[in-house]
Amino acid sequence: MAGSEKKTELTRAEQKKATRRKLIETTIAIIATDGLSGVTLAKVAELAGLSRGICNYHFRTKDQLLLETFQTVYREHERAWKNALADQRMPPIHRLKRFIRVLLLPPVADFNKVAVWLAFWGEATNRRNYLYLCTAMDQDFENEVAAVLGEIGPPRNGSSGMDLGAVAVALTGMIDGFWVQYLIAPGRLSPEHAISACLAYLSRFYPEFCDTDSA
Amino acid sequence: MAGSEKKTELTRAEQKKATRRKLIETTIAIIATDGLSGVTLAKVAELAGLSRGICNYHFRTKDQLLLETFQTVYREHERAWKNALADQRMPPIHRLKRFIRVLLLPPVADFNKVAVWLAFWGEATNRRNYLYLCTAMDQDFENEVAAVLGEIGPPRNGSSGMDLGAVAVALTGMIDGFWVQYLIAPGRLSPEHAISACLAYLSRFYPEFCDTDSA
DNA sequence: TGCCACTGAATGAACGTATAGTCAACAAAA
DNA sequence: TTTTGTTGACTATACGTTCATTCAGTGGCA
Repeated sequence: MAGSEKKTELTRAEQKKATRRKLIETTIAIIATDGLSGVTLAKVAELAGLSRGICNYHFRTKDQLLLETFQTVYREHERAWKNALADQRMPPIHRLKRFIRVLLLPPVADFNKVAVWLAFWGEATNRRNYLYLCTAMDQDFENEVAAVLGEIGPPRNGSSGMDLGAVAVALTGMIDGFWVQYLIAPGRLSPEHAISACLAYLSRFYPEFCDTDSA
Repeated sequence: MAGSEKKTELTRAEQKKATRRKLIETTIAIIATDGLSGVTLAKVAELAGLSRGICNYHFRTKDQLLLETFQTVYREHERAWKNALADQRMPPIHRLKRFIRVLLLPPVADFNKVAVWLAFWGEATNRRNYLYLCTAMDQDFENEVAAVLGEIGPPRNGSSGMDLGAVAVALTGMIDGFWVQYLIAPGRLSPEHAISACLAYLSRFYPEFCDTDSA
C-alpha cells in the first residue's frame, strides 16, 4: 500500500526481523490514533502492507504482539533515561537535571510513545504482564532517582516527613502526570514549564536546584 | 444473583433510576477489575443481576453506557473539588490545601474511580467525546486553581519563567500523576506524601505553603 | 558455475467465537 | 386497560486464529 519496496538485498533473517519491527511500529501508531481497542490484527497487517495471517505468524497471539509492543517502548525509554544518568563524571545535580529534561522533551516525550504508556496503564490493573512491567519499571526508575539524590545528600524536608524515597517516588509521579497532560491537553503545559515545575519541587528539598540556568 | 431485593415500595420512576445507577456502578467496578476492554454488556447485566437486554434499554448503545459512566465519575469528582474551594470565608491558602487533600485522599482518590479516569484517558485520544470531557474538566480545574492562586498573589517565580497559569497546570498534572502512581504502584506513594509533594512544589512560588500543619 | 531440492516467510480463504444490538412477549404498575 | 420496565432468544458481524498453499531465497551437489 504505502510504497515501501524493500527489495534491497536483505538476508532472510534480516527481512524477518524488519517485518517484526514494522508490525510493532504499526501497532504503536494504531494505539496512538485509535487507542488500544482500535488495534485489530487485520488493521495492523493492512497498514504494514502485509497479509492477514502475518501477525499470528510472527507473534503467536494478539496478546503477545501487544506485550512485545509495550516492551519495545519500555526498553527505548529505559535506555534513554539510564543514559542520561550514566556519566559519573558529572555532578549528581547536573545528571538529575539532564534526566528530567530527557524525560519531558522529545523524542522520549513523543505523542505516540506517551499514548502507548497511557494505553497500557489503563489496562494494567487487569493484565498481569502489563502491570508487572509497569511496576518493575517504576521501581527501577525510582531507585535510580533515589540513588542520585542520595549522592547529593539527605533532603531538607522541613516538617514534611518526606524521606529520600518519598521525594523520588513523587518525582516519578510528577513526570507521569506531565505526560498525561501532554496527551489530554496538548500544548497547555510546555515541556519547559514541566521541567521548571520538577525543579521547583526538588528545590524545596535540595536548594541547589533553585537556580537560573537549565542544562 | 447477588441477593439484592429492592421490592421496597418504589415508584416506577424511582426503580428505573435505581437500575440505571446500578448499571453504571457495575460498569465502574468492571473497569477497575478487568479494564475497559473487559466491559461486556452481558457481564454488566449479569453482575447487576439483570437480563441481557437491559443495558440497551437504559442506554441505547454500549458507547452511551460508557460515556455516562465516565460522566458520572467526572461529576462526582467535580462536585468534590468545587466544594473544597467554595467557602469564600476561608483564606485562599487554606482552601487550596483543602482542595489538594480532597483530591489525593479517599473517597475521591479511590481505586475504582482512579481506574476509570486512567481507562478513559487511555482511550481519550481517539474518542472525541472522552477527549472533550477530559480536556474541558482539566481546563475548568486549572482555571479555578489559577483563580485561587491569584487571590494569594503573583507567583515568586525566580527565573523559572512560570506564570500563574503555568503553576496551576503543573499542579493539575502532578495530581494526575499521583493518581497514576496509586494505580500502578499501589502503596508506594502514600497520600500524605503526595500532599506534601504538592505543597513542596507550591512553596517554591508561594512561601506561605512552606509550613508545618496541614488542614 | 549452474541446477535443483528444500526451507520457511508470507498469503488469504475459511472457521469459530464473542458480543453488540433487536424484538416479540410478558407482567406489574399506573 | 394502557403503559412501560424487563426478559431472553435471536441476528448480524467483527475479529482472532488456523492451515493448506505459494514461491523466493538458500545451500548442497554435480
